[in-house]
This record gives sequence, C-alpha cells and structure tokens, in this order.
Amino acid sequence: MRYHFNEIEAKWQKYWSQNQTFKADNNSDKPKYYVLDMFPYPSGAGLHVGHPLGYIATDIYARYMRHKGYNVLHPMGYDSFGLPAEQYAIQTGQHPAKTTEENINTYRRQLDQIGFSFDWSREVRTSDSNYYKWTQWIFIQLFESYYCNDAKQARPVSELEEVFNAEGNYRINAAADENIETFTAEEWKNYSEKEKQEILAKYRLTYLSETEVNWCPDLGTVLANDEIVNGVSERGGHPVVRKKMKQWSMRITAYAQRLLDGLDKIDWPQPLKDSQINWIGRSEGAMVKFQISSSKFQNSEEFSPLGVMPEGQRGEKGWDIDVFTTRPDTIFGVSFMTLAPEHELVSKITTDEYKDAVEKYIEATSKRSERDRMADVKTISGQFTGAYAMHPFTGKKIPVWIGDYVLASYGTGAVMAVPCGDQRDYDFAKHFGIEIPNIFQDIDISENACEDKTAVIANSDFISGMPAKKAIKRIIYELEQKGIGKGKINYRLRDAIFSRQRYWGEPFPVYYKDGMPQMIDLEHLPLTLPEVEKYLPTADGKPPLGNAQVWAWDSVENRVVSNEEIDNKTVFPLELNTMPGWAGSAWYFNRYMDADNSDEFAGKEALEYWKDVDLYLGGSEHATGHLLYSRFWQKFMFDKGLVPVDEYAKKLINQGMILGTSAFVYRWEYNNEVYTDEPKKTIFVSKNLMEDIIKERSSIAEANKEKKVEQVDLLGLSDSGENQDAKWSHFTPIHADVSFVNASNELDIEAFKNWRPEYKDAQFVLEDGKYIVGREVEKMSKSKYNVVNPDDICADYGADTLRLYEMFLGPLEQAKPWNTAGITGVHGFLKKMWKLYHGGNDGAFFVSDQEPTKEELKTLHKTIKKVDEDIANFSFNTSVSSFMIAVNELTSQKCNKRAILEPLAVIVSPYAPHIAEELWGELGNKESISTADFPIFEEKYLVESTKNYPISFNGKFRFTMELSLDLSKEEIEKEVLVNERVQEQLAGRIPKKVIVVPGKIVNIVG
RNA sequence: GCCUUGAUGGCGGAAUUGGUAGACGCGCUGGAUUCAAAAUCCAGUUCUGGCAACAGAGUGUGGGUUCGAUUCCCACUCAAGGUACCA
Repeated sequence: MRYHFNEIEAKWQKYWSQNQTFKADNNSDKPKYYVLDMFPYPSGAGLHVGHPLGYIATDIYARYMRHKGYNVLHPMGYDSFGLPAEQYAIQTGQHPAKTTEENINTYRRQLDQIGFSFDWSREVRTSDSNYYKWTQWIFIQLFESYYCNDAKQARPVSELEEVFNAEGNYRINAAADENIETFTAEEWKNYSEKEKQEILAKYRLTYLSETEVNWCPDLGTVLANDEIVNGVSERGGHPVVRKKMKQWSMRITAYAQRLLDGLDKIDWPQPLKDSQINWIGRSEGAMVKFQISSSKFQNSEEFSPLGVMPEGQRGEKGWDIDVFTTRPDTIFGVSFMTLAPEHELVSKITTDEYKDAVEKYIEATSKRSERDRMADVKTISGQFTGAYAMHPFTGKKIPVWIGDYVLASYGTGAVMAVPCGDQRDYDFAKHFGIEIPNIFQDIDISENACEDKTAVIANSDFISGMPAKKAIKRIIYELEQKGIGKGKINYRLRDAIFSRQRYWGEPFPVYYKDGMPQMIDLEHLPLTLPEVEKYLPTADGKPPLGNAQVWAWDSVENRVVSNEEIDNKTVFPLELNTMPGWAGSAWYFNRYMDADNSDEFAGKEALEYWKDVDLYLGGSEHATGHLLYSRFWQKFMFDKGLVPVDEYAKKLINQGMILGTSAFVYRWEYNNEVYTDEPKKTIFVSKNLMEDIIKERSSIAEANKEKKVEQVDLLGLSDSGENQDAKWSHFTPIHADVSFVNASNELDIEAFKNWRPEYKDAQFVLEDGKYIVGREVEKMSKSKYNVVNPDDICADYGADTLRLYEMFLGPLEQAKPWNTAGITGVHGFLKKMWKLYHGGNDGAFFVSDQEPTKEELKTLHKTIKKVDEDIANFSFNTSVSSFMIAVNELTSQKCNKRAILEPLAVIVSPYAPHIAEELWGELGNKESISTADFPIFEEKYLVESTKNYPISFNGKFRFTMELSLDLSKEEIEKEVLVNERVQEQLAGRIPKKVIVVPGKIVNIVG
C-alpha cells in the first residue's frame, strides 16, 4: 500500500470535525493550557504559505500539550471589520458583510485542509453583532469610568461626582497632575448639567475632544501617521491636511506607568518590550512656569524686583507658559523660548509689530504634516513673536519665538531653550543670532552644544559647581518653593483616537442630546450597523453612516428609528463615527473562553478557569498597536473586576515572516529617441547573458575610457540593419509570476507571453535554449507575484508535508525565504516513515511484536528527548531533523517493532497529525491518537560505556580514540600518552600539559 | 541619529553550560535500477593543494581572555526591523 496522503488527510479531517475531537471543555480535572494565535483579517486574496506558519507552530504546541495531559484551548476566529472590505464595497456596491462572509469561507476551507486542531465551536468574528455587542458594552464601561490616581485604578464616574459634591476637585487634580481648572464643591453644585458633563468628560476613560488629525479629503477619512507617506496618503497618494475634529479618544495615558510596569511580569520578547517602552516614552524632569510680559513692556533688560513680575509689566491672566524639561539644571542657560506654531498662546502674546510675520510663518508650517516636519531635520525655521518671558531665577528678559522644531503634541508644546546644552536649541540660536551663554565648567561650546549629563554646572548662581543630578534636585526644590514648577514625569504616549469616519466598523452605542453624548443601555444592545446606499462620506463631509436613513435613537422606545423622527423631542441623532480596527481585537482572547455567552462578555466561571493565555503567537508588527491597546483594555477590565488577571498573555512569541523568492525577467530597452516612429519592441534577455553583457560593456567602457561607447551590438540583433543605431539604454528587471518558473530558474516562455497582452509579441534572448530568470528574496506579496498558495502544496504533497516543511525552513522567530524546491526532502521523509510500517508483501502494513533491540530503543529515546527539549524551546525545525534521523536509523536497522513504531507515531503526530492518525489506526487503536500519552523519555537507553574521545594537540583536533567512560582523569591521560598516534604526533617532544575533561575531550599542549 | 536583532558551505539552516564546526534537508557530481523517464537506492560534496594518506585555511572584520572561542569581552563593518527635532 502506498502513502496516499490526499485520501488519508481528507479522511481524518472529516473524522476530527465529526467527532469534535478538539472541542475544549470549560470543566476539567486536567490542568488548563491556552494557546492563542493572532486572529487574521480575512482578505480577499486568501492565504499564502506565509500565513499558516504561526498557526502550524501553535498547533504543534497545542497537540503536544494534549498528549502531555493538558486541557487545551486552541481557538480561531476572524478580525473581520476592516478597510479592504469597505474599499471593495465603495468600488462595487457590494455589502462588506457579504464579501467578508465569502472571504471567511475561503479562509476556513484553506485552514481546514491544513489539519489544525482548532476548537471551531468557539469561533469569534468581530463584525458579528453578537460579538460587537460586547465591544460596545466595554466602551460604555470605559465611558462610565475615570482613573483614580489615589487607588491607581479605574473607578466609577459616579464616585467622582460624589467627591466633587463633597470637596470640589482640588485634591483629585493634585494627584492627577493634569491641567484641569479647579473648582470648589460649591462651584460644582452651581454648574449646569451640561457644564458638569463637560467637566466629567475631562476625567472619563473615553471622551470626546477636539483633536488635530490628519484629514484626507479625497478619502473622506482620518489617517494615522503611518498611513501617510511624504505628505500624501499611502493609499492612492491623496493630499492630507491637518484638521481639528471632534473625536472619541481613549485615555490610555492614564495607564502609561502600569503598562510599563506590567512588562516586567510577562515573558515577551525583549525587542517587543523595548518598542513598547519606547512608545510609552517615560522621561523624568520638571515643569517650569515662565511668566510673559505685557506687550507694553519692552524697554529694560531685566524685570524687577527679581522673580516677581510687577503688575504693570505682566501680561494677561493665563499667559504663562508651562514647559517640560528633563534638564532643569540647565535653566540658567536659557536664552530664549520656543513654542510650537500651533501653541494656543501664540496668537495672544504676539505683539502687533510681529503679527503679520507670525501669521505667515504659521500658515507656511500648517501646510506640512507633523510627520513631514519631523522627517525634515535640517531646515531651521522660526519667528520671533515680540513677546518676552521672565527668567524665574535671574529675572532676565527672554525672547519668545515660535519654531516648527517644537512639536505641539509632546510635553506642553513649548520649550525653554538652552542652546549650550541642546543641539537643536544651539542650531536655532546660531541661525538667528541669539546669545549662547555657557553654563558648563571647562567645556568648549564654540562648535557644538554639550549634551553630556556628567558636565559640572557653572555660572548658575546657587547651583554652580554642582553635578547635574544634584543640581536637578536643587532646582526642583527651588521651583516648588516659589510655586512656579515641580518635578514631573512626562510620557510620549498620547491618548488614542478612537473614532473612524468609516462604515465597516463597530457603531458607537451613543446618541446625542443637546450635543452631549448619551450611552445606550446594555439591554438595548447590540446597536447594529444601519444599511446605507453608499459607503462613501456624505456630500457635506459626514462619515458614511451619515447616509443612513434609519439612524436615530428613540430614547423612550429604546430603538433605532428613522431620521425623520428627530423633530420629536424624544428622538435623537446617533453617532456617525465607527470604532477603529483595534477595538474588536482588544479583548477577543477573553471571548474565546466562553464564546456563546449571550448574557455576559464571558462567564465568571469560564474566565476563572482559563484566566489568561499561556502562549500567544503573532507578528511583531503589532507591538505598539494591538498589543498595547489590548493590554490597556485588559488592565481596565481587571480594575473593574471583570477579568481575573491584568496581563492577559503570559508568554508571547513573534513568528518571523516567510519571504517570497521573486523571479525577474530583464527587459532590454532601446533608446527612445531612435525609435520614436517604430512600434516599441520588447526584448527580454536571459539572466546570465545579461550579466555577461553588462560585464563586457564595462570592460569595453574601461578600454575606451575617452571614447563614448554608443554603438555596441552585443546581442547580434542588428543583422537586419534596423537596429544599427540602437543605443544602449539599460536592463529593467520586471517581476514575473513565480508559477511560470521551474526549480532550475527556467521561465515557461509561453505562459509568460500569455500573461499580459503587452508581452504577447515579446522577443526572448536565450542561453542554451533556455530563458533563465533572476531571483531575489522579498516580502511575499500579490504585487510582487511571488505568492505561493498552500492549496497547491496540499494537493501535490499533502498537509503533513506542508506542516513539516514550514517548520523545517528555520527557526520560528526568524524571517526566512520560501523555496518550494526543498519540499521534496520532507515529503520523502514521510514516504520513508510510511515504509517503516508497511514492510509486508506489496507494501502491506506489517509490524512485529518482537522485543526491540538496544539500538532501536536508543534511537527512539534520543528522539523523544530531543523533541521534548525542542518543543520547550519552540525549536520546531530541529525536531523535524531528528525525526528524519530517527527514520533513517530505524530504516537501516530494519526495525518493524511495535514497541518502537507505536511511540514514534505519537511523537510525530503533533507535526504530521494525519499520517500519525492513520498509522495509529493501522496499529489497531480505536481512539484518536490525540488521546494517547506522549512517550516518556528513559535515560537508561542512552547510557554508553565508551566514548570516542577527540584528541587535540594545542587545541587542534587530530583524531579520536575510543576509551571507557569509567576511566579517571589520570587513567585517560596514561592511556592517551602511550597511544601510538599520539607518540607519532609528539615526535619525541614531552607535552607541557595534558587537559582531560572526562566524557568530553583530551587536549595535549606541547 | 537612537533602540533591537542578526551575519556560519552553492542554498535553508545545525552545533545543551566554551570542548570533533557544517547535523538534517535542498542543490550538485558519480553510480545502480529502467527500452526510457518518473520513483527508489548507494557513494561523494566547506575551501585550497594532493591519486591518496594527509597538510593548510576557515563561522562578517580587527583585537583580547582561554589548554581550547561560532559560543565570552572590546572596537568596527554590513544587513534587517522599529523609532525619531521627545525638550
């Protein structure tokens, strides 16, 4: 019987599905183990061989843990809201739900044929209203919560109101370290309901605010910074402008410190932790308040009396500029201040004299996106405002400038400029001829600023002579004494904008009464997406939901009604924005624990049982998106007592990308000037030929250094005369679809010609009658025509071969190129393994019940040991090697013993489950192999009595000697020195020293 | 610039705490089988010299520690990923 993988695989996939073999139980005496993959967005292109890599690794782990006696949860689902389905809907008018459904079906078919042990009964889809009902509910919980800095956790907003009623917000503000205007209990009670709501919004964990965003008018949506390249949208290249919009935001900044601290207790890759640490960007320093003079006061050098700005000189209330600095010790080096052009004080403090210039400058900078400004480091630009601040310690007048090197979004959007201690300030000062006072002892600043923190401070009054650390402490103390500053920890992390002007996302459970947002009660959720005619923004610039006819909330009936009823006093407009892509993925791992629950996002018992993810696997590209937001939501839900742990994934591994091997053909282009009248010819030159030509050309060019080489006919195409004047232009590499190329890089010319009409009549210049393509490793992508489809691999070699080969390619965490040619190796291994069990007549199944030999047991047990270790280290590639070694050895031992082959099937089964199930069945077992225990490694089978010692001379290996392992150091040395070959090597010399490491090596130093 | 990761044959990669570098597979070369091909099997395959035994070199570069370094330390080069006027 031959190894008919297609039949075997179909048979067992059907068996697993019918018997629900991998359904996980929420109640079990076994210990739990939760293995999670990052769920995919179901794109229209389907899976390529890069996608299942991580799923195969987790599937091996899940199956292994089942063999080891764990109750394993291994679920899968779809992150099914997203832009591509919406773009497709805009183009074709098809409802995104429909295309999404179709894509999911394709994904499911593709996943099923690879033989994953997913518990599909727990499937989640973020676009399913039974799921997003709970996403909406979590949003409401965030709205109803604020971050209490005393308790260091989220608390109900109702508690905050109680505090305000009792004592105002003085104490809360002091703890929160926020710039929220203070009020007393009395004042609070006198505020209108609307005023109260506006104040509470400043504390809620999700809130509406005017946010400056990257607005793309053509796409009708807000773009994230990384969706903009060179000032235009990445998708389509449309212009992008900065625009203020009312948006929902998530107060993730409240959790900045806890998100940092939490990293210490989870086993995640250090690079990933580093990028989160970077993203959060904690820096310690101080806030300092600089008072601004009134525009009338312009004349003298200093304000007096020192430190207190006289009434007549001081600017209006609220004109003070707060700055954040990490180097308060350099404050005596301040010679100017710079505000971001967008800073709210700019228009107020600018004097009449400079108004025009400042407006012009702001106009010029607003045209550049923030990212643009940051990318362009070299150009120094700025404008003096005419205003002056007072130095808090010297009373000196400090000119206030604006400059686009200061970013509105970091710190307070203003800096105290210390040109001697900061290179950017230095360059700015040099450029505009501003004074550069030196406040460092024995440091030359004539060329560059001194950013070295070990420099001693000088010329700085009471901190002169102090090292930085001490000076910082002292300055902060003095600032606090004067009441114009304090120590402060600043974070780079910004609150996350949570609104999108798109259709295919979760609707907010929000309607607006008097312009104030109102939440819809849980019992009326889900609030499902309305039907719209067009998926584009409305003519007046509203999001796509603005096209919906039935999108108003009846607050009495508690249901969605037609917009026409808004005139009615109890009917209100619903929110038109939808939630961003990361909303649904920020908590899905909890839903898997109890996916069918319709009363709760997940039941308490299920949450208590599964608790957290033991192993989470996915790409590192989610480091600062999904993996940060989901940690934030988990911490919030933990604070609310909704989940039992505040970090949801104990261990995380980033799988490396599988790269494609692109194929290139080389188009030779004639000089267009010569061929303006001719129909353009397309000639492709075979790779090695092209390389020879290039080489030859450069050597001809070398030989004729002075003469210009213009008329060279290296291809011999000029015989007809028509190409006599052909000038060299160059070779253009063009992607050819990899399916046209065989293993020896030979192009199927006919297939290529039929690919595109413009190649129909192309000419090919061959070598040895073949067209050889060039190859290059790139990201696997449809646009590079280097995508390899797993369907083809499964059909040609089988799912077990695909699974083994993906693991065999290299370490899981490393990026590695795919090359289908190598797949015959692992496929051959499976065939060889099959043969071990089918040594009967005509390849019939045949195993014997004889006692295995010592050698056979040794092979088996060293393999068990290796695979145990490899799986613990996620080193799946080396396991595949050891399977090959085992099968090679057993084959040469002619082993057909049940006592060896039965456990062998079990250890292979996590990797190649179909063939293992089949062999397991043939061995006479009635249950699925997944119920079998993993064989136990026994040391006794590996114990050796002798060792082939490597004998080295001066560290250089020469030959081996077989010696008993019972020998002592001295005995080994004795035996070695009397050996003939050793004597030969020594040639009469007496060794200085003999190093003997029993069981390892002998090294003779002479 | 900063942070992170990496660099080993023609290719993918292996080498547990420093102890025989190149496991395993692909590819390639030769052979068996076959009318032929596929499939299968056997042998060889880091480089240089040599028929061979063997000798020399060798894990990005340069230094160091050590009896012994792919492994540890220092400096550098290159590549990939992340991030960026972060005050």
